[in-house]
Amino acid sequence: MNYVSLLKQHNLKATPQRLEILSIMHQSGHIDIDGLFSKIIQSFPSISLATLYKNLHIMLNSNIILELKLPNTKPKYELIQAPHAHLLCQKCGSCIDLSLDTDTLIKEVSQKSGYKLHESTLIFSGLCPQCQNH
Amino acid sequence: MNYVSLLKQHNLKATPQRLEILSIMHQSGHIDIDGLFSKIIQSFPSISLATLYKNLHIMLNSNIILELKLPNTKPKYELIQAPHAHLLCQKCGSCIDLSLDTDTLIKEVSQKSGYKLHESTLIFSGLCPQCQNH
DNA sequence: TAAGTAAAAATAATTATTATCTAAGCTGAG
DNA sequence: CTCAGCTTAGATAATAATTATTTTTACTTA
Repeated sequence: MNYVSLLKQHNLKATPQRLEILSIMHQSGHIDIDGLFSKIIQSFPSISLATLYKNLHIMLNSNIILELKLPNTKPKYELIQAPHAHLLCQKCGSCIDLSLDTDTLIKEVSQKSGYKLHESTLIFSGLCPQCQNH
Repeated sequence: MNYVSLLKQHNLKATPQRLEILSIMHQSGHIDIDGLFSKIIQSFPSISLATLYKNLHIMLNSNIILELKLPNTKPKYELIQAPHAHLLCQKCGSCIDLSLDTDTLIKEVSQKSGYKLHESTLIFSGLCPQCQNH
């Protein structure tokens, strides 16, 4: 992935800090502000939470990343990719992606409701395979 | 609805403040902390946000109400009823319930993923019928 | 190179939430 | 009935989370 061009496509400067944010998100899948901060501070010891929040907001507004509000936790951030659902394990706290045909679901719900829908947030909670064996 | 017995079933005292919280939620469907505060202060002028938060947490833990974390807004609270989806209008900000067969969806996703799921949060965003005509 | 712009850094301010402490109100045992 | 014990509201303080402001740095381009 070339994050430099991704940022430039959205008229944002490809600063080292932003590139690192995106790279961390790519590795982590989903990450909250604290996780992000503790990772990025390793490469940029002088960065502040304010800078982090600022950049997250900028990239949120540009639809480069999205904010995922989950039950019982702080919001997590992830790179925007194909629409998908999220699975949460209530025991170990993990969060994974699940590709799902959200389009047909959205269409169904649109018809049923009269709304003109184009986005969905689908979160399922329960036990992951590992945690079921305990 | 008899909120007194609802609270007692969960070993919570049916204080006037709690009853009013539940009654407001029943009227509003979904409401955030500020909306709740501005309504309840009419009947209980001395109530504080701390008391409100405290009671919300108590009732959340007892599964009398649930917290709904929505994109771009503060969490909203609602009475627990049958599982359903939520529709958000991105223009007027309204939020409505839509009854949906979440069970089969959960089963599908469980099979597909290997997770043992029992809860879902389904949020759809777009334009409500009114806002489509503008 | 100098000017203009955008972002980072540093910090302050604000907002949101939680914790602590006291006093009031209910309940059950005597 | 009344007192002891428990739960909660109220009042306030403390903490945590987020946003705003100002200064400094770096990059771009004329």
